[in-house]
Amino acid sequence: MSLKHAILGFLSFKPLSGYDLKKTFDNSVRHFWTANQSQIYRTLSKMTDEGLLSKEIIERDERLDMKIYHVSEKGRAELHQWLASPLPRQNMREPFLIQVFFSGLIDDEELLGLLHYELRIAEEELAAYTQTYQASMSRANQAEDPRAFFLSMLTLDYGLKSSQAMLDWLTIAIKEIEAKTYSPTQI
Amino acid sequence: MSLKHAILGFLSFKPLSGYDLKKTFDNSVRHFWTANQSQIYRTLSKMTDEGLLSKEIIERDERLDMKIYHVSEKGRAELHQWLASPLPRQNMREPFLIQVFFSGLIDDEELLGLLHYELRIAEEELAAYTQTYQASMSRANQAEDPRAFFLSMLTLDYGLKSSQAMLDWLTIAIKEIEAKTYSPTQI
DNA sequence: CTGTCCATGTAAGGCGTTACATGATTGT
DNA sequence: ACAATCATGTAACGCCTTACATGGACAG
Repeated sequence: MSLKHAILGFLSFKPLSGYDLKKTFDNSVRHFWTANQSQIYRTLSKMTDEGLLSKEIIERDERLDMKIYHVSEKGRAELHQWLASPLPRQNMREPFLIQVFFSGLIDDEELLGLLHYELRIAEEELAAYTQTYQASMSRANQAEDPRAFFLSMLTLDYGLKSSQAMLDWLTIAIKEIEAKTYSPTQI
Repeated sequence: MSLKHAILGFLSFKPLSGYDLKKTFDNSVRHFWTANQSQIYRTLSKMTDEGLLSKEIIERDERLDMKIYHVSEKGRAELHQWLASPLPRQNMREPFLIQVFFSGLIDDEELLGLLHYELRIAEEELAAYTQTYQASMSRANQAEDPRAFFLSMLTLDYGLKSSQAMLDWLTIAIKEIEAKTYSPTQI
């Protein structure tokens, strides 16, 4: 149900076509949500049927009509309600941990290969977050709504912190396995 | 595809029925993977069709047959291959961050309500991980395979570290919003 | 003239959830 | 007597992905 509400969020800033919405997702929330094109078009249709959106059709002779979606009153109410309600706990799914859990069946060399690979990914991710964060910060004074700006920075900060946690975890795991001590961290 | 491989992992330790497999999931990897019953039964059938598993049927007069699944050679090969291969990057989806991102549309009071709620969840989660971790540690000397034990502790440690990262993030977010300074952390 | 962008959609299949259905056994 | 556990499954629905399909505009 979150895609629906993310769409309501973006459209409440500004009415958009499905195509523009897809670009908006990719440009602003890719770090915590992706939506693919066919999913967006289908969801827009469904939301229009549900009365959450209204469709403005722009005819362009010789080309397909363009459809601009606007949030209805019902849509705004729905969004506000959703934004202020706690979400149900979702089951977490970490395929990578399944690999680790069953790595008793592979040898150290293979396992270290995997962990080093993940480490590189985590480092790249962290670097990307850091860069985006700093680039955004440098434009902080141009923000028209400091509170909204702060909130968008918070979502980046979450990304930073979780990449960093992953990185720390991998570093310790690799060290222990390389040392072949296999002694879990004391807490 | 990970469910399939988790099933291969468990069955390679010991042949089990669908029912026992479900309990095994719930008892050992619930913190990073859940599988529901109907999904398990469907997947077992499919895997048997694919030749990854073989089915041993135990007839029990008056009651439904019980089916014990065994990993085939093909299944073992598949599992080993999967365990040593890096997984494709998956799109992360954090519905909670959508709420934060669009919280420009709700007021501080509502937002703080949400964040405090999440904080409580994170604290509970952290406490649960800590407890499980310590309980497992106290049984460390009884582990027959120290390396496999270490790997299972690693998955718990991952949970600990990510709950802790969430908790840290929430704490800072709440503090900033309560102070109404809205100034993102400098990095 | 070739490729990329704009802009729309459909189809098929996998994965996951919830709910429904059955019936014996074991524990309180 | 009643509830929980053992043990199997089916049905229906929702979400997401991949691939397919169409066709004008515009830039190099």
